[in-house]
Amino acid sequence: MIIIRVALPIPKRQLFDYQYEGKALAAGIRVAVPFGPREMVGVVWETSDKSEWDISKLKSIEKVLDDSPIFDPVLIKLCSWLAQYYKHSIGDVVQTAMPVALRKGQSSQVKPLEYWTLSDEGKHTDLTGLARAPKQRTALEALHKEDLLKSKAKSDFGPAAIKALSEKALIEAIEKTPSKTPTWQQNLVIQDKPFANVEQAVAISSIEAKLDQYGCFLLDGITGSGKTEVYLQAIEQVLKQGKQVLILVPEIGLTPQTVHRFKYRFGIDVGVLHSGLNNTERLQVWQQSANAQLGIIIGTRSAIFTPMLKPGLLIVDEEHDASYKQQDGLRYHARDLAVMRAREENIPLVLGSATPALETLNNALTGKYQHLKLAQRAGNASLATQHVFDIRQQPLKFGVAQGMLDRMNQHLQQGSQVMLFINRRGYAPALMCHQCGFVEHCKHCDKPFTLHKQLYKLQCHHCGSAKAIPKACQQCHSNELVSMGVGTEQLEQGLANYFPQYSSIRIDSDSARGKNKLDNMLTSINNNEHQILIGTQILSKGHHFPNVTLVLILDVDGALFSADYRAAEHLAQLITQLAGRAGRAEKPGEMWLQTHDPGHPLLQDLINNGYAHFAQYALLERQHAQLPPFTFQALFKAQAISARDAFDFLQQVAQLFNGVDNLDCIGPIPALMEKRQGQFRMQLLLQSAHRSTLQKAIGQHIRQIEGLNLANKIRWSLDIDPQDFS
DNA sequence: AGCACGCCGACT
DNA sequence: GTCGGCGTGCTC
Repeated sequence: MIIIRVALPIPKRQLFDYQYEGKALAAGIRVAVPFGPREMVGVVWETSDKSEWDISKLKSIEKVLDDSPIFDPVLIKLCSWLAQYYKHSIGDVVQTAMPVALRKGQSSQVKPLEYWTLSDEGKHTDLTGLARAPKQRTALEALHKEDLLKSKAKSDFGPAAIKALSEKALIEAIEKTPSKTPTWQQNLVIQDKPFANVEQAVAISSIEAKLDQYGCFLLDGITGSGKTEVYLQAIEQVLKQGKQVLILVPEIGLTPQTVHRFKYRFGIDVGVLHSGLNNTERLQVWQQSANAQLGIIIGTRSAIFTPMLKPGLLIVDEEHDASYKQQDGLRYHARDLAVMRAREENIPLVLGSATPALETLNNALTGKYQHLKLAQRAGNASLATQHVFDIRQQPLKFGVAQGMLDRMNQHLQQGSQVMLFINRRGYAPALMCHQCGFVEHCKHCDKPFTLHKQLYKLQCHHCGSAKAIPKACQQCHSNELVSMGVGTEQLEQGLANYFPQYSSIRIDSDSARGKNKLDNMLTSINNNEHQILIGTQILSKGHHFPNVTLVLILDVDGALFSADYRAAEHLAQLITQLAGRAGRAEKPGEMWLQTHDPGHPLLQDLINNGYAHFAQYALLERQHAQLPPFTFQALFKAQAISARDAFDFLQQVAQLFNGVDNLDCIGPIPALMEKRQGQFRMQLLLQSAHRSTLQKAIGQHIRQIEGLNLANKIRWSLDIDPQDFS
């Protein structure tokens, strides 16, 4: 009899011991076990001959679900690292790393795939008979060439056409067991490969020179410089060696066009992991990748857990994108995990961006990553010119200055489109004088105070001090103190009244939710069906707007004076991404930033010298202010109906860390958004110049924190390397 | 996380 | 007299 330690999907940082009569089970094998009154699917993590528990009272493993581990050794190691680093329950980590179908105990045996094939009748049918059913006709034509996966046929030709063909008995369903030997390598053809320019060629050969070992590359290429071509040519070499490539893209960037580009170049199937897949489809891609039946796998954040039999290359596109950090549960950063994975697999990793995150840039500047730069724009690309617009003492209509409305009018009259931007990211309003632009700063740390209207105070999120909201400006004694921020609805309504002759459309994560909704909106925009575009973050990602010649960012100050020190970085990324996406060579765009502080050094640096220069300056500022990436942070958050409970919990947590050498403890203080869904939210920030100090301190106390009485009463979380303080 | 146990208000 | 509200506590 042996003891099996099982990782179970519950938020407790421990393994659970079970008896097992039989040969030892390898880590990574799923088992069904009794757990309290119910049965659960867990994963064998350790085997032992003893237990801290009374062995006779241990329950037995109910059923062994796999013949062999569902995780390879690298993934097991990654899960252990994740649990350790993010101080999270190993069971939850393992759960996150598994496709849903396997979490539920479904068999991990590869199922035969369902295909459509032509029936005898279908083989001899005259295609002209389907002249009035073009979709059915093209589907039938495709099936003449080869049998099609049911899921693929459905997505390519629509469910209606397939159903009709099936009812006419022109096609029939068959099952095929996928062959064990991958076939994609034989099908590999290289289509329309352009010549790389000098910079691209240098980047490609740098990556190719190190294909057999770990190495991290920052592919730092301005918009339109051809990063994708570098990926494609590096991928080509990897595929030719019979190895696989895993590509991560931001949530919003996973469009059919992106996938098509990879498919087309190499003529092979691409495994796509997107949110629209059902559990079975997801499992299939997972298995095909694990068996090396797919050469290319492309997916969003969680795709980093896709197993590969023959890993060759990892790519994280738009590595600065915030969607790589999970914002609930296991708050992992897929980019950081990609670094760990590449190291463990001993393969190269390419991080690509036009606006690298400051962390990444710092790693490149210190030589930890190899810095590959693409500074030349290809062909038709253009960059919008950037300007600031001083709104001090200016009357604002629904958040827009009159001067800007006039400019909008000019562009609209010329038949161009105009884009207005509300930057809500990292929103933490400061109190600002509309007359002179003065913002009150904390005396201890020279950081702008954040306005907390509900609590009726100004709060410093840097040191935690607070004071009452002043009635008048300290500098010019005006009593016109405003908090930044415009409502989207207010703006939309105002514009509709002001420009009744033009159609406006709002694009945000709400209005773009749903299948193809964003795509349809973008198509209608590029067809000129709307002239005024009102958007948030979502517009800056991957899409090009050739008819937009004026971009207006309304709420720049919200980011410049935010308590979220990353807000300025995000704003700069947004501005730079947008500047590369509006207008075209013959009709270049212009971009205006409304601000109360036109001379702000970060803003001026960005506009005059570009993102790369800005980023170096911003890094310097971070260094002086002792902020990441030069220090390391962990954020405890607590929320409860009772503010007292949330505060007391964090207070108890803080006491555990008080007096730890080289560790700063800021809080508990109200969260940037102190109230949400009727719950009070507090936070406690830990910071240290050494990652190990922070890791060690939290590691020592986390079980104790988990065991605090209040821990079960309130909702709390721990965010290692927090990205978002809202 | 679930799920049971447990101790107090409005119903056949 | 019960049904069920969700606070508390435990699961190898």
